[in-house]
Amino acid sequence: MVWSPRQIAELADTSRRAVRHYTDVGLLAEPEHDTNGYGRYGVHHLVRLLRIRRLTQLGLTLPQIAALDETDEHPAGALRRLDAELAARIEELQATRTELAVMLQRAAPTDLPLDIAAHVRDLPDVERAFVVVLSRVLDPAALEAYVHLLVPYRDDPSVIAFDHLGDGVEQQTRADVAVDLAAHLRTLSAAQWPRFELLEAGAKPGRRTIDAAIRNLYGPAQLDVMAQVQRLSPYAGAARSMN
Amino acid sequence: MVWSPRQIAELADTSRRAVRHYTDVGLLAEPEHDTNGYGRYGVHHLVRLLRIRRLTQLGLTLPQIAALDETDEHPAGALRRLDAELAARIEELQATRTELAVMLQRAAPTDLPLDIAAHVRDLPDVERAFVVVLSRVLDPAALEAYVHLLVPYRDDPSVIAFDHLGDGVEQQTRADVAVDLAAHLRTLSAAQWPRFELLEAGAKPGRRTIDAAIRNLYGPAQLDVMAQVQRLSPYAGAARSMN
DNA sequence: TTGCTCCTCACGTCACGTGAGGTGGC
DNA sequence: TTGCTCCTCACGTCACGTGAGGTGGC
Repeated sequence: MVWSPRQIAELADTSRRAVRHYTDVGLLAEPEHDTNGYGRYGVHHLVRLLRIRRLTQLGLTLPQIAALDETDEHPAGALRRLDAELAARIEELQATRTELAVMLQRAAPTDLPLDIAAHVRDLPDVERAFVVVLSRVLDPAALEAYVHLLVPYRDDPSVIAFDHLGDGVEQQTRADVAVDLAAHLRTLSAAQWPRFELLEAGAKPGRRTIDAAIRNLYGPAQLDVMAQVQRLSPYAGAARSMN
Repeated sequence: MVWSPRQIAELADTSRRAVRHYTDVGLLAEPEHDTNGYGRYGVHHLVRLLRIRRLTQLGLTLPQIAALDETDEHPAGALRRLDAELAARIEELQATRTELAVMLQRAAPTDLPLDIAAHVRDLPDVERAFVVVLSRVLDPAALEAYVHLLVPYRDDPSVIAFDHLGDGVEQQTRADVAVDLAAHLRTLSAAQWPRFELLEAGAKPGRRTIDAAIRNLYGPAQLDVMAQVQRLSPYAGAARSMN
């Protein structure tokens, strides 16, 4: 008598499998069985099933629902905790939406924090990758200093020359590029000293990571030139972060 | 050279297992391997890993991220769809919170829609269960009519007598209760005729479900009395929904 | 006989978590 | 030798979805 599996599932707006699952895990009592083995559910099953559905839709897990039954009473504490979780979750989603909106608006890349993304739109791939690494090891202040130095830094022929250094390039060419680059860095660091200091300080904890990235990103000739720049320039550390 | 599994995982604020998983499903390139078989990750792995993490945190599934890579370009369309989903999700959560707030305030039961819950606080278990069933088969208007009829209906000694009918009770007693109940229903239906009609109409589609619930909830003596009431009363249908 | 509903396994999903058992370099 | 990190299976999680193969009543 009363309801078949399909019927009770439909009455509760759910699936037969879900009903089965609830009985499997012990949340819902086994139905009575007809002689043919068919399950037959009564009103108390439906009431119980609706309660389970209601609580799962509120976001409780099945074990949580089971726990509620044992402490029984009105589950005010659990609901309050749930509400706090929901509030936090909503905050997260809101933040995500804000981020999405900015990304859509600026057509920003998806591998960098938003505030930096705008500054690196036109960098070569290698440099962009380097900024990505820096974004993981620099503190926000140092990172900001870096991205602000980036534009004036790259606005010099020596940097373009450096970018295009192939490994077959001659010693003399390398030395020339190193000299030019060192001079450029000297000028830049004089003009922007506070930022260089910020960057220098911020790069310290991630030194090893930064150096590893540099060795991975640049070719032998470029690494050679960077070493020469270090010998030429009093701003060696900053220069190593710069490239 | 460059980074071990642990190091790259930490640089991306994630776990070694997650990194492994991404390579397993083909999202992240296999790392190079040292002679000892240890994986070694480079900057391009890190850049890729950070992109994956960013997109998963935005709520994309891994297959979705893989699909993005194939169409490549800036994933504006996907992000817009994502935003719409997030908006919908936030709405749901907000609605849930509102519901939670009301539940907490009223200490409402968790197996009934909110607007009905208040009306059935003091019902006996059997009657409450019956209301739960009705809440699944009546349209909102009929359900409201029902809950409004409930208070005046239950405000009569004949109903209390009906509630306590045991199966051993004598024929004469049954007949007496039936007569009283029928009289009560006549009075009530005269006073509240529009609501009776609404209820009658709304109960039609769920008739079989309602009858099944009644057969399941009430004892033989009670069912017997209900049958007698039906014969006595011109409002038989309404009476069947009433109990 | 065909169609429909029911049954009970049991594997699949999703994004990893979590040991289990073993290896390599200090 | 002890400790630490790494490796590769491979099962576990969560709430069911989805066939697979078979049965019972019209």
